[in-house]
Amino acid sequence: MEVQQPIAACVEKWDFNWLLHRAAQRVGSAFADEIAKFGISLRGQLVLQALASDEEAARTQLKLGAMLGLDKTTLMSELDKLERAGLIMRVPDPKDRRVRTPVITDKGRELQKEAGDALADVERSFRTRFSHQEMVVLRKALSELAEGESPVHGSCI
Amino acid sequence: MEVQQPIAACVEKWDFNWLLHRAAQRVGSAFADEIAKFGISLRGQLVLQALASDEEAARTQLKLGAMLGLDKTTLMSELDKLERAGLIMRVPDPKDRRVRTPVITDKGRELQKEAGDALADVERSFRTRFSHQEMVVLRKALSELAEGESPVHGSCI
DNA sequence: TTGAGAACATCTTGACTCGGAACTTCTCCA
DNA sequence: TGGAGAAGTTCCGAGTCAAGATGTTCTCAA
Repeated sequence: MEVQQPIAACVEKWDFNWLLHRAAQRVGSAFADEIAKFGISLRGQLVLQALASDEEAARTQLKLGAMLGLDKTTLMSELDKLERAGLIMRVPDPKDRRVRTPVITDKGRELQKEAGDALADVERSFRTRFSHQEMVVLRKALSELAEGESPVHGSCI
Repeated sequence: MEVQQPIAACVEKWDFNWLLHRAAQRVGSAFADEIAKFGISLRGQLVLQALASDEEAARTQLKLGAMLGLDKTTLMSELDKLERAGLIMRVPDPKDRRVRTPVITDKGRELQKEAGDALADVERSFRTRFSHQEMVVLRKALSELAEGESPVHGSCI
């Protein structure tokens, strides 16, 4: 698989979109390998992280999906898995009986914390390739690109 | 769908991987909308672009897939579509009868050029959000992340 | 109060994905 | 020469995805 050599050579003529996707694929692959050790998927970790950190913003499954960039049906099947694993619960909202709020359990919170630490290590290993200044620019640029109110198809992870 | 507001606020605590994927999703969505006007997919355009620009590197389907970050079977179905549309041909290699080299047709080259110009406009519209200096850092960082010889699962687009 | 329409979660369904197996052809060494 | 293993392409099947439909509940205005 040493076919990747030409990339650097002709990177200028390849479109920005591909570059972004390819980088995401590569980084995602490293993260996925790490998170697999904890028995959950990257997407599961993402959901747990959102539920652990920011419970107010995720009052409904629909809002949670929009926030994370996940399709509603994809999110549902992920919540099914997490619920089956005892990492989250869906609690009925007493105020609105349509809503079943996803809530992280203690077990889920614990797993999320461990997995999060492991992922932070992976992230750090990527960081070492860049200067602090470069990381600042990169992060700012990515978050700017990630924002936007236009609806998007599919799931981001 | 104005749920995206919180992103900027709590972006610091979200992991780099998600940010990258979300940015790719957003940018990809804009590119996909544009390319759809030409009746092909983003992935189709990617393949055409590779075949148009760098035919030497793409002598076999396997190499082409590895170069672009596409799964071999995914690439095959994409090549089927492009071939059906008359945009590429698979020509048997006289030297190696296992190989059927994908080659872009004149029609394909023409479409690729038009679509490429349209996508360049989209890319330019993204560029305006950043300074030249920022773009340089961003592009360099992304191409560094995109490189690597470790095998990766799935398809990048 | 009641009816229309929106919001939410879930289900259905058809399409797509992709790892692995199968098949053909090539290479290289004994 | 011939046989083992690698390379290239295609096929297969289990799994995944997501658009739209469904059914329930809520909101708001008449």
